[in-house]
Amino acid sequence: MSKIKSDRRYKMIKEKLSLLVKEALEKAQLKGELPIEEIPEIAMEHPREKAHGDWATNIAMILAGEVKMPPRAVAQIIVMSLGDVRKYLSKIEIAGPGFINFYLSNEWLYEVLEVIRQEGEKFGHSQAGRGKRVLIEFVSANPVGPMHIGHGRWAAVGDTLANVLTASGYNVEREFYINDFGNQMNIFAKSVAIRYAQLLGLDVLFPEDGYQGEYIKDIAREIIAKEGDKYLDISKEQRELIFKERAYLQVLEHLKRTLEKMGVIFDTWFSERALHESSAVDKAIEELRERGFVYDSEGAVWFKATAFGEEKDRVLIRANGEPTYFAADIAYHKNKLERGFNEIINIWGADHHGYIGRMRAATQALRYPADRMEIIIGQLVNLLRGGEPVRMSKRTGEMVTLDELLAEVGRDAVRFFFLMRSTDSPLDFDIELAKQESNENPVYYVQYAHARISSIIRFAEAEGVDLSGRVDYRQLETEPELDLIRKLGEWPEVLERATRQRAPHPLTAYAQELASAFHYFYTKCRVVSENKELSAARMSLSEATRTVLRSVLAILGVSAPERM
RNA sequence: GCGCCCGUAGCUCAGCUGGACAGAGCAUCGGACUUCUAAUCCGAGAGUCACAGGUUCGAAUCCUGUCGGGCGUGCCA
Repeated sequence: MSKIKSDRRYKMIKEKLSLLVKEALEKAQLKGELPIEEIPEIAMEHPREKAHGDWATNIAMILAGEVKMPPRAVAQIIVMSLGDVRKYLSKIEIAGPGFINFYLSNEWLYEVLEVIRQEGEKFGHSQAGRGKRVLIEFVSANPVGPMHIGHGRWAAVGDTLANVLTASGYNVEREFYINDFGNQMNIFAKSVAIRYAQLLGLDVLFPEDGYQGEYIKDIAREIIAKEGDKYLDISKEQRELIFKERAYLQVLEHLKRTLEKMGVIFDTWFSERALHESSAVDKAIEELRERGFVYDSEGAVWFKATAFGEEKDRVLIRANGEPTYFAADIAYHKNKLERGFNEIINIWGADHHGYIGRMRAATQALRYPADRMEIIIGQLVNLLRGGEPVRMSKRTGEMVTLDELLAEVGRDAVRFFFLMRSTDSPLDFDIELAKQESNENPVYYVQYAHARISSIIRFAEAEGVDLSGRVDYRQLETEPELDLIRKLGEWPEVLERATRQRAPHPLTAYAQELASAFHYFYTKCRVVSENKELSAARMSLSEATRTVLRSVLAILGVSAPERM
């Protein structure tokens, strides 16, 4: 077994095969067998069917039209022109309408295990990002109440995406934008102040537009518990002013705690209010005005979004003199872009998607390249309990909070469930299902595989199976064993795809597939037996599986239990 | 009305830059534990990929239109 630093060598099998085919094409071109002008990109893919080999290319079909030959004939010429490929491949065939199928040699598969042994949990990670700085902004819940279920999805997706990009060699920062400014903060403060007074026996009417939720009373109770009724003596206005600060900090702490329970730690908590206080908002508007994208009308200040193909212009400063949320957001994005990130990613709920156009228009008006900012729009979450929708109303404050969900379901299942679906799909979250410790629950399926492997390894070690010396991987030759190795070998590709798509959900699918491949191997192959060589090889395979499983779960932010 | 997302097996969903007879989990039915964790495994049935055109050697995938669903379309955030 070669000791070459070969994670690259492994990951490059695809490139290697492409190169071999390219060389074959050049040779055929030179000999005049294939009259082609230019050699196109050669695509390599995993055939859906196992019977079609490990890799396949459709290049012959692509070229068939140009050279006016049947695809299979083109494929024949390519195969004949291939150099020595025996060290990589056990078989090459032409199949179907003109595919060229490649079958990897076992030797090559064994190398995957050796690479995993050397690389450990770094196996599959890459330097694709070349250290580029990426800022991911997500959750950014309003600090006027507890987070709801939807925020949980963005927390899981944002955090995992950050992990994915980190594993791919990007330099990632997580940021939470705090909307601690504007009218909602005033309403919030007023709500708390009135509940405070009511709880202390005053007969005050709760306003129509106040926040109804029970948590407002909780905050008021907390203030009473800590500071008593001392705020009753001051004026209503003063009380609200003080409470705005007091209650807001309390909610912010609460948000942080909840997110920590989700396993999410932000690098930066960015305050909207700070943007106003530092006149960054004014400056941003001024800059836009200098560039000719701002005008005054009907007493308000407008941004000329229509200059960038938008349907209508948008207000930056209202007729009453108050800046809009949009104005602050422009300043915020200007700030983000000025911090020198190669890319900024925003994760927004589908209810904000109408906002994308104007935000893009604004960044363009500030002369930032359009591709510097990526906006991921996530569809919303439907909460179910035993198949029945859970009714929620923001108005009445009747809703299931993320805290309650975490308490009831637990972090691992919450994260896994939130990550299972593409963000383009609305997500049905069934509390009963997530809680079930049964085969209906994919979280436990994956975790069980990890616990099972751990158990086997404990047993094997106790039985004296020794991996310290050279392991003869050639002992592994049955289908369940080789399939498991192939699945392990897919991990770098899965991570690469998740990175490219900026989407975590391929990882949960892969975790399940890998667990499945292991469970199958386990039922077919006894790890610890009298055959020392075989035992060592199979234990090594188990160990490699555990390593990759851990790595995947770590990126998902889900624990990998040793026992279950 | 317009914009974005979606429409794939009974249910929930994958399907990456178009490729070889459409996949997974759950549910249903039938099997497998004296041996390293049965929270497991094996097998079976189940789909005109919403519909109609088009591009292509080839379309669930790309284009156009129709129907159905979600979200948005504020001087709210």
